[in-house]
Amino acid sequence: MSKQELVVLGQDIDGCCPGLLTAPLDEDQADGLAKVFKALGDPVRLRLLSMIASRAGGEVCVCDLTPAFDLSQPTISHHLKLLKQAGLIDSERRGTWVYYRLLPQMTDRLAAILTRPAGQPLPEPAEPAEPAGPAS
Amino acid sequence: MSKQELVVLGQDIDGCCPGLLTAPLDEDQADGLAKVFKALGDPVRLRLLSMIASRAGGEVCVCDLTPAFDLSQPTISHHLKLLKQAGLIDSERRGTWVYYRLLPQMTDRLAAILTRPAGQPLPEPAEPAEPAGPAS
DNA sequence: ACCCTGAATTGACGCCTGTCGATGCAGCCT
DNA sequence: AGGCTGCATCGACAGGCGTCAATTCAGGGT
Repeated sequence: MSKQELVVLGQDIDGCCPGLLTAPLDEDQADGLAKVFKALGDPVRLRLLSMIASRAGGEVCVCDLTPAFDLSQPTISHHLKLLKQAGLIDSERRGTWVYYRLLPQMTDRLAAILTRPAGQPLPEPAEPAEPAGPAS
Repeated sequence: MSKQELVVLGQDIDGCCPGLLTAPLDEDQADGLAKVFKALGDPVRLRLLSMIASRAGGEVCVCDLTPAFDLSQPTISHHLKLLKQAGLIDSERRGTWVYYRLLPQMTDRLAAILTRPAGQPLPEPAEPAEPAGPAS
């Protein structure tokens, strides 16, 4: 596990944080979360992640990923590195080949963070009476 | 509503896509999704979103958001614009003030996309017998 | 030993993006 | 009308990021 990817969660994402939608994040939480979302904020990395995650057997050889893109091998390697640093995937070398697999803890956590707790009623104040000024 | 933010979903995120983790994304799906995740890939925007989402009443005046950061008012406005273009929030002007509120459809969708379907068993092939070569 | 293949690292380049000050626009007030 | 406040837009700048070719590293063959 190398703890390389833990750097990214390290702070608080791990220990706490029942949701982005229930309470304002403090700066540290936002920082850690932003790194993970940033890793997901690229179409190539999303496709890589989905290819890895959806693979039966749970593992994909880099040599199977690279030819699926119109990009150089170093570029793919770079994207995989970012996904790994974000804690989304892990890698293992077996002989000549390197295999990547999903770390579902991270996607699970993200899904939980984005899920609003049961009855967030989506209030709809209709017309809040008065533009007497914004909330205090 | 302007359809400005719909541009970002427009393609497929809307109509389909049971999950990033079950099947490889095609380029268009990855493109649309990446835009949303990219919007979440900044600590300031994450904090803005969480402040908006967690606000009782569902709405926050920009004038309440700006002083919470050590950033200029145009910068906050810019971040709010990006969140809006990503379809994560919407805005409404009432008198002098502009109020932002969460669009829960988008966060719901993201949460669903990141949720792996029930029994993704996390296979663990132990030792796949042979480095006879990667998957075909 | 040598070479060959697969993958990661390095260095360089151009674009995208976060930030700011200055300006513009919309809607209250006298 | 005029001025004032809240927010958005514009232009500019620095730093970050995606990409590549070239190189290096790791392992397995002859």
